Amino acid sequence: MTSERSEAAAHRRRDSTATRTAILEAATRHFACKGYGHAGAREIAMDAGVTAAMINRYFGSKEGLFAEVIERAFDIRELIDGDRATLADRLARLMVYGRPGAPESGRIPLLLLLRAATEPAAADLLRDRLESENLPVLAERLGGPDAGTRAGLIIAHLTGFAILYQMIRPRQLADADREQLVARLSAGLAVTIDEPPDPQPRPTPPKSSQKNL
Amino acid sequence: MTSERSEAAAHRRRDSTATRTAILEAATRHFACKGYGHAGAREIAMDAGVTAAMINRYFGSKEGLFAEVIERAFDIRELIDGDRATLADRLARLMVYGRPGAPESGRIPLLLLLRAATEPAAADLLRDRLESENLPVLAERLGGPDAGTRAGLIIAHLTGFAILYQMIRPRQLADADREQLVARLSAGLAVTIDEPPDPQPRPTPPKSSQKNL
DNA sequence: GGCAAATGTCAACCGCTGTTGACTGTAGAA
DNA sequence: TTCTACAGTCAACAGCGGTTGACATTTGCC
Repeated sequence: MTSERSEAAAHRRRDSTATRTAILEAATRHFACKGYGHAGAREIAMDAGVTAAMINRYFGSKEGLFAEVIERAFDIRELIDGDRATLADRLARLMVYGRPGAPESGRIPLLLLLRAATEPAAADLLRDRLESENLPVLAERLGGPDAGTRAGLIIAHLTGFAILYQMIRPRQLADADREQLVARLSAGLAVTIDEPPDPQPRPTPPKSSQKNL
Repeated sequence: MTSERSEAAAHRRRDSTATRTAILEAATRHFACKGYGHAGAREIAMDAGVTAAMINRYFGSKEGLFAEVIERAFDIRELIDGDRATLADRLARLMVYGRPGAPESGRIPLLLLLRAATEPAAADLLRDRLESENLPVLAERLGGPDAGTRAGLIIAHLTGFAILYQMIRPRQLADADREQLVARLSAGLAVTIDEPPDPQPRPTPPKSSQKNL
């Protein structure tokens, strides 16, 4: 978010792919921080060390750029891999503390999810991505009954937490003990990760036999 | 979202307060559905049966209008009142089925929460509202340790669900059995509503004694 | 070296949208 | 009836922001 032509771009020889990814990365930052509407094409371009016209050259339009940013940003595989028993804790910890290595970028995907939700055009794109990529992957990792539905509920839970904790930041959450947050969030997630709600009297007969992975 | 001057407004005699609330209600719908950026002043005004200039007359600016919409839309008291034992189930049911009486408006507040999160100016307003109104009310209803934090986590959980289930709507959630959704969501909420996560080995010594109601 | 495609800049355009000020018509009091 | 304050319209303004096409510069191939 330097708002001035990045030094890296200054002495970069003409290289279309490098420029493309530079724009892509700048756009990711701007979209995540400011949202689609408030991120100007000129700003993004300048941050990438290029003119705004390049956005249209490489991505057709600002909307096309946004689409590629969304497309590129979602890969939750690395988060999911690992010991399944500690999955809830790892996810919770990631949301509260952010990704260990990359300082801030670990939080970006879910913020983009939020931004995309606001943008009708991107919402469609995002739905496809979730339906055919992220949720199935997570669902497979979860296993058990109704894995797809449970995957959706988990992503929903994480998204909601990200919004309140990272964007709105009311005192009640911002000032809370972080380990306590991890514990509580993790506990909430665990219920959905480990299958529970079946043996429970429901108003409607439970035999709907929907699997929808 | 009629996009043509509402009939109600057509034969409405000159009445400033009626017009004011008409604008307010139209704006609530538009902001919730399309977001702040994509909701045009002319659209909103036409939906209210008035000219765009009226928005500036009554609310100063579009942003002022948005502020009042946010201010007005948040009153969760009625949701919270009632048997505490069934609170989780009632909340979950509300999110899945919408508010019984009003067909669609029951879902609007949380969508507005999302919209407001995207708008930096509104985010401040929203934080204040949450901090000093909604979260304390819910916290008092919850009782027990860390009530404020738990209230925040619950609102976060509900918000996330609203976004995925009402806006993104991936198959895995949209096609799921609704009673199953209620059951699972309710189960996830219940963990936070009924205090659990304290007797649990934590990496950090648990005695932080933060109450933050 | 020279030519052509690729890479990038620049300035202008244009549509959209919030806003404003002058104007019109209606309602109610004198 | 007439006058005034108020409710509302209308047209024009202004500026932001995405987009475009004409122009400059570099790169790489013959």
